[in-house]
Amino acid sequence: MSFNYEKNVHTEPGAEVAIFEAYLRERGLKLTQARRDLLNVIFSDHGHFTADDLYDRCRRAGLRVSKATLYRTLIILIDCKLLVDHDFGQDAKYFEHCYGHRHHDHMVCLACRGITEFRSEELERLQDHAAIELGFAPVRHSTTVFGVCAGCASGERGRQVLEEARRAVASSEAAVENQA
Amino acid sequence: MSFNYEKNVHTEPGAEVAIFEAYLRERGLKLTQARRDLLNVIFSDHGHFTADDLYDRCRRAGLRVSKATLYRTLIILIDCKLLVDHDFGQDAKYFEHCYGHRHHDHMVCLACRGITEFRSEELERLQDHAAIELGFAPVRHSTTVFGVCAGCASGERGRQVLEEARRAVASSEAAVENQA
DNA sequence: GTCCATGCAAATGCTTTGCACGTAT
DNA sequence: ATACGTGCAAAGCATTTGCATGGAC
Repeated sequence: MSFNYEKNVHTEPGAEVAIFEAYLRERGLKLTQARRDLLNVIFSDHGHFTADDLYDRCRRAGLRVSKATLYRTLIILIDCKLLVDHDFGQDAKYFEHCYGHRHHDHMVCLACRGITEFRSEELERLQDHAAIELGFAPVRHSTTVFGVCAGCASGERGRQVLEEARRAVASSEAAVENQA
Repeated sequence: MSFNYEKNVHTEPGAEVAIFEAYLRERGLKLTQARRDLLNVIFSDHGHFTADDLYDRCRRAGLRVSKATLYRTLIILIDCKLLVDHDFGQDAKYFEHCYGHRHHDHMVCLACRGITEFRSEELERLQDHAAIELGFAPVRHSTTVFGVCAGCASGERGRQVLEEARRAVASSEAAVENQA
């Protein structure tokens, strides 16, 4: 069993620009300043961000981009596989750039909302296996573990979340017992 | 390795009513006709539904409930663990009642949008294990496999989805190569 | 010069809320 | 009688879109 906490090392800066340019050219789309700026800001840091986070990062960098253009550009970047979006069941979608990064899964801390990436080959295999066994042709999958991260486990909010979870498990087990 | 396609057998009809009533009483909330109706409709069939699906089912059954009350009731049912919500990355949330049902994962067909449940003990263990190994206290997890179901694999839309996926994999592998 | 892209504001679509009236306890 | 619940319509929010102007090619 091997886990693999992948550091966000971006090994060949600039490659994403080439890919983006090629994609745009290929479809008669234009490489504008707004698109260049957004690509730069997105690739200047590998983290998980919402559309709003990105908007703020742009403004802080002194770049003026409208939300409309921002959303339109996100769609293009997802289309050319430079970006993926995740739905962690919160209000807004999360994005992360993925060029040169293998698929990975996420852990979301219920206390601090922090996101940690992990990867398990075993998990990957099992999910495909499960799908195939049910006559399903797997295309992609998404696994998210919600819990409390090491940093939060001893804090107020962390304890609170864990306590609440313990109570929930107890009552749901009782329910399953009743049904059996 | 054992998978387990759980049939949606509701073994003890009525138990959910008792739980709901107890929950309401305990907090000084009232058991109204609207709440009774919604609970009935929801438990009359174990499927995955959106708020809108539920609204339609109510109307078809000749019951008048407003969307507002419907949403307010869904919140209560989630709170008392009779219902869970899933976010499959589409516009609206999906709900399913869960009393007496163990946790399970989902496969979503990208062609027909159909949802199949499955459960793998191995997968459950692995996810917890992965979390713990990273100092994370797991509370719950969510795994969704997206792909094409057996029924759709030979159809127009199914083939299309699979072909598109093949192309995507090819280009992303090329990207990872470049980075290495 | 031709399209495509941009910004703005208005529109969407799901979900939530304020309010005056109705009803379970 | 006293909350709490309900429906309606309006508000919220993230995201999308129509349109006139601006910019890449």
